[in-house]
Amino acid sequence: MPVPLSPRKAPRQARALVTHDAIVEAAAHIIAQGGLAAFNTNVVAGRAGVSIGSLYQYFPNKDALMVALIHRQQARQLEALTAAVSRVSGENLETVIRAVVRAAMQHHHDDSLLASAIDHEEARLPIDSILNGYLDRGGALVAALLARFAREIRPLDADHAERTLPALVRAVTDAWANLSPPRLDVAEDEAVRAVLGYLR
Amino acid sequence: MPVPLSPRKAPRQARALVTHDAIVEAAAHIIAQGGLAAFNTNVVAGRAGVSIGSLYQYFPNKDALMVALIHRQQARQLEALTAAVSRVSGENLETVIRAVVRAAMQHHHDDSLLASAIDHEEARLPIDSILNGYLDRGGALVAALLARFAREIRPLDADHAERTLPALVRAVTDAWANLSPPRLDVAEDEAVRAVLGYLR
Amino acid sequence: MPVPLSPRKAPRQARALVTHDAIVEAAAHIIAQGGLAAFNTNVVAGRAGVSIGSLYQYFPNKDALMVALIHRQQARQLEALTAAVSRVSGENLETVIRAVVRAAMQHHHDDSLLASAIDHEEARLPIDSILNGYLDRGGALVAALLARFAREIRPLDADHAERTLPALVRAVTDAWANLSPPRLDVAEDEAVRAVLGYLR
Amino acid sequence: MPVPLSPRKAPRQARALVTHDAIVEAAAHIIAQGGLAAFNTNVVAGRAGVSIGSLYQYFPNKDALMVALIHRQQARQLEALTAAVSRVSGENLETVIRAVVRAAMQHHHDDSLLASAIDHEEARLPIDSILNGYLDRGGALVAALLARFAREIRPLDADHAERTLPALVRAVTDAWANLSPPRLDVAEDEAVRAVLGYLR
DNA sequence: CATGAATGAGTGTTCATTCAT
DNA sequence: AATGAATGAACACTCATTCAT
Repeated sequence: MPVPLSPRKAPRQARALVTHDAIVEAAAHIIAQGGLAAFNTNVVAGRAGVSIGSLYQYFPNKDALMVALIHRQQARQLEALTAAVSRVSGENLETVIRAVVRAAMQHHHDDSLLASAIDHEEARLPIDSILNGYLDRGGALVAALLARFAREIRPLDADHAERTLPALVRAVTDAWANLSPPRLDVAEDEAVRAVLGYLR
Repeated sequence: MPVPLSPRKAPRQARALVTHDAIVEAAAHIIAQGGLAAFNTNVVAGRAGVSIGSLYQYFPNKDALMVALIHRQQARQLEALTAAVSRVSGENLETVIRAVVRAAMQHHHDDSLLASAIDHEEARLPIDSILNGYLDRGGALVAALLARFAREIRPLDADHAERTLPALVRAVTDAWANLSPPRLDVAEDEAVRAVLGYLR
Repeated sequence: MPVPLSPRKAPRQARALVTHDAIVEAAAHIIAQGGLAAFNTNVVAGRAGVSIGSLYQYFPNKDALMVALIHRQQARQLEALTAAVSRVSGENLETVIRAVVRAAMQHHHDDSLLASAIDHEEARLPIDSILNGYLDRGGALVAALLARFAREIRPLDADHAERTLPALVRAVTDAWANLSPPRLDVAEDEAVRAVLGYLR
Repeated sequence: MPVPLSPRKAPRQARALVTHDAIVEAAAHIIAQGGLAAFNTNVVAGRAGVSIGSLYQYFPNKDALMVALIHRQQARQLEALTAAVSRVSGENLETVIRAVVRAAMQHHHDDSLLASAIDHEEARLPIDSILNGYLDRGGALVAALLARFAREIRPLDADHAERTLPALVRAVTDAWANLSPPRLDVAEDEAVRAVLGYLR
């Protein structure tokens, strides 16, 4: 019998939703501070201000909480991307790319431990369908952009670009944001250069 | 007193070196199969064919074993890169890039769990100086290539390129190798395109 | 960061207090039977009838349990001494001394292993302030007695007597109670003789 | 089958004797520093400058090493006592007592951890006959002294005094030597007072 | 529903002891 | 004899999960 990974209850009431989010938020904070090694349901419950029993009312097990956290991070990323794209709807290619890069960078701010933890758990957990959902929606955004600037870029396979481009942005961001001190300015410039280079 | 992360004994005799490597190899295998969640010193010792006591003769604690594994992966990567570069010394830019990309991809073969685990542990453990050592050596290789093809590429900051380029390759590889089935052919093409785009 | 030695939770509920005491009692029993070599948290938990997890809810580590045991023994000793003194408030010097000696002996009954174990752990653990607290309270009792019989004893430094007298009683008790069979009758006579000799 | 506690070989050759003593000496040092909790055969061998294998050539097990250490301490104490007594052969009672007290104190210098450890192990190990041997020899010394000063002391049971007096000295010494800083001067005065009080 | 005490399988680590060299 | 690498039973301690209140 496979271990259930979906939330135990669809949080319908407002209070339940608040508690649910508080727990996921606490998990994110704990992992951002100490990595997967510090990810402990009792500690998460404590930081969320709920009892360990309540945590298990919302999540049937630890992996399910991890999945909820993955959902949150993916949704946030997608949301930020969407917002960034709509914000620069009339601008030229480079401005748009820069806006998108900036949005993607926001969530890597000082959470490199959280980001790499989620990477690893995404690979470990059987959640391909979930991830593909987010990937498709992100891909659609990218495809729309590619179509819009079709004249300025060289011909390319949209399916490929949809997967390659976000990876590009993410990698460059990681490489430059994890220094001490982080070089977010360089990260942005380098990511923009990489994306434009790939496209043109 | 910080927890010691360096190996307990410099393995001098041949047998000791073999044992040391067998343990690190076993750790790599365990993590590649089950992720960090399956990384367990007793299991590693078992798979390495040594007693748990022997494992602790070579590594003062679990983190030290992880550090040794990080060393191994970094060294292998660097070695593969160096070999690839020297193998294509007379070729043109694209051929060289393709060779380098192929070398970098080799170690992501079917070890995406291992790769992401190491990413995460590199961020968690206090081993900046170790990582910078490998980064510098990889950077030197890149810098040499950049100098060789200076005429074909646009002017760029070598310090930036040294850090951005390996990240590019890695990210694109990750994105395409972690599918099921992996699309290593696409990964190679996309990575080459990204690198050439960045450079030209 | 020094290892914490204080109890993990102040036991508030009645049940918690019972559990706490059961664990300490079990520790005392285990050590009395087999000495420090037999003092093992898993065995203590088993004898206390609680799980090992519960033991660690009450005590952050093994040393903290030892400290609680030291507290218990010191408190018992002090309590017995106080009771003995108040019980013979109107009697003459020798009667009082004999009562005090008898009280002090009670806890060496057949626990010589426990007594010597606690001696050793008191010397090993950084708990001077705790021990001084009990010493001071015991000293106050002795000082009151000395004052009461000031006319019958030779002039002496009360500070010295407070520390020397309990040691005297304890040593003589040890010497005679650890025989097989124990000679508690001789122990009492000898201790009384030593104390009276010291005082007069 | 009871575990053997006697030395594996009677060390006949000079070199073997040196090694034997070095091991016992190392054990004493380790325990004096860290108590029984730090008493570890591998560490002892290291400090003694021999291999762990050699240690087990001289002692069949850890308890046997402990017994050898007990022998050493008892022998030293007896030796010191004998020397002290013969050194003051013509003096008066108080001078003799003071010399004996001083001799007894010497070995408690800053070894309270070692002393209490040995106490505890003497109670745990089945070595009554060994201990009685030392007790008898010490008792004989005391008996001789008592006989010599028979006129100055009140009538007492020599068997009792033989056991009580050393305990007295030891306890008072412990009580005053384990302070920080140790009050060896007070210890001496108090011990002399206690002994003279007991005798007169 | 919420709580948090309790559980106990599991895991990291130690250390007495052995034995091939 | 001497060595020290190797062993593995034993132990301190953790933490996901349950359930009586």
